[in-house]
Amino acid sequence: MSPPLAARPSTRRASPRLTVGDWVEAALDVIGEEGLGAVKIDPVAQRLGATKGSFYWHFTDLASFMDAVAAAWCRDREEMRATLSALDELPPRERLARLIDLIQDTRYWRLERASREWARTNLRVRHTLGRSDGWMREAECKAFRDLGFNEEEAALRANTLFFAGLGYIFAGPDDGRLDRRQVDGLLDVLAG
Amino acid sequence: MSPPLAARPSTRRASPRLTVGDWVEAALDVIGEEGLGAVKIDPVAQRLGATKGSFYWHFTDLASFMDAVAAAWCRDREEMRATLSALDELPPRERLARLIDLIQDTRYWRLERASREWARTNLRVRHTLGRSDGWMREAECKAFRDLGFNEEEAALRANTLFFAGLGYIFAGPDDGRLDRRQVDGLLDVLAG
DNA sequence: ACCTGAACACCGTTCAAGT
DNA sequence: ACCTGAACACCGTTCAAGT
Repeated sequence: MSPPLAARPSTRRASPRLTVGDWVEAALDVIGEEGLGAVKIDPVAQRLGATKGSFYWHFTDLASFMDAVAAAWCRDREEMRATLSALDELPPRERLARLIDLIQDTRYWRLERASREWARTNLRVRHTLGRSDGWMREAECKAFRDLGFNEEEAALRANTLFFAGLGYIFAGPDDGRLDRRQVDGLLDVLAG
Repeated sequence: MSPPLAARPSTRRASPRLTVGDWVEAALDVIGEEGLGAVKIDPVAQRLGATKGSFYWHFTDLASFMDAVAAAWCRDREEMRATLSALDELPPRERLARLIDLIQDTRYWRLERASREWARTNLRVRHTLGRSDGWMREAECKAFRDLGFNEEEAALRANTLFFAGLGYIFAGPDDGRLDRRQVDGLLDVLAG
């Protein structure tokens, strides 16, 4: 419609040259807003004010692009480890409540669900998710040990809590944060 | 390649005329084998030895086809209610173990995961899944009440068990059936 | 080096034409 | 009534041509 002279509307940057990072960031935005299935080349290109040709300069194909997006997601995810160890000094019961709150953050639900779906086809995502799940379970397990349970009892309780959290993300109510009372109730069951 | 005279290879029926049910059944097979994303018109048509034109005689479009498939899935799912009430006479602890076994059936994992994903875009699936989840949670809750817990305590334990089961389906090991000892351990945590 | 724009294959959809 | 086969739009991919 408009002549190529006219400045294209760009959501993210004034600079005419795009970087790999720009494309990756845009894809993560799309995943968070519309889900994994909404990552298509042309729409993402339009978000950045570019064409498909530009995409294929930076990336071999959709799959390798998604690999790069996965790698970026993995880097973000690895930061969770620091968040977990930051809780290490808290008393165990309080620590568990905080771990539950971490999982509960609604902003991450969609990305969390997307990553589980993604892990089934992407080795890198599967691997990072496995590691990150491991830290979370170990943190939960340690909290139960600190509460006085032996290794086996603590592991059983940690696994139950861990999977309950995931189940809640996948099948719980969309607006469903557990309030303080419900979290306490849950912990009474598992730690009582 | 081959002349139209030659009999087309049909996986499911010799009869030349297809019914709505044939298409729906084929779609459910595909979902179970390759996931929700693999349901495409041409591949399903080839499974049935037909062309896309035949599809569009029976169905308005992919969406309404998927609605019909969803309806069929819902009918199957409703049968779970009978299965649940069949367990009603068992002692509560044994009943809980059986409920866990129900969820654990590996054959249903993929369809179960697909249905959760599906529920986010299909009202009918969401509704049936909600009802079916309700029966499962009520059955679990009743078992805990029969074990002597009051209403609130039973609900808390049932929810924990329910979501843990779902979390296990979505994020647990692919070959991961819990053995008798692990199920007992889980029930010790929740019912002990 | 980075990007455009035209071309092609694949899949959902339509439809005129066949039995 | 039920189906085929050709046509078209959409999206992933390629590539020659531009700056």
